[in-house]
Amino acid sequence: MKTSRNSPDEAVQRILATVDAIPRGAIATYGQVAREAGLPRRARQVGAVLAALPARTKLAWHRVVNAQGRISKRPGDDSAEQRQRGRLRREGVRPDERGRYDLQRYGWRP
DNA sequence: TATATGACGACGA
DNA sequence: ATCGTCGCCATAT
Repeated sequence: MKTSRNSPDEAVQRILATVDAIPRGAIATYGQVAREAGLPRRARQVGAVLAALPARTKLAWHRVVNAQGRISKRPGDDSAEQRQRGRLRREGVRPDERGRYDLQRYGWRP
């Protein structure tokens, strides 16, 4: 059994918990989630964790967007992008005419 | 070891 | 504001 001093699974749990803390109607960036989880500079890992979520997860993965306030492109899955838009829209989170979400307005302020 | 790959981000032209 | 480049960091090959 491998006993690492800082298991990668612990980082995953912290990321999941942080995403779970984003309130309905708000959005957070990957980098913000990483920092809130106590894992600065690991925005990419946040993306990797979300990418690995089971399809029927309860987690509000759709509340995470990139630092530009845009829905990040999913290689090989354009439908996910539309599902995210729809989920956000249902919560009253709407993009501008060019598909950008206003972080000043919807950004999560922990 | 060495490279390549990403739901990313900061920065400079 | 947009875009290319480079930095970061965990994983996979």
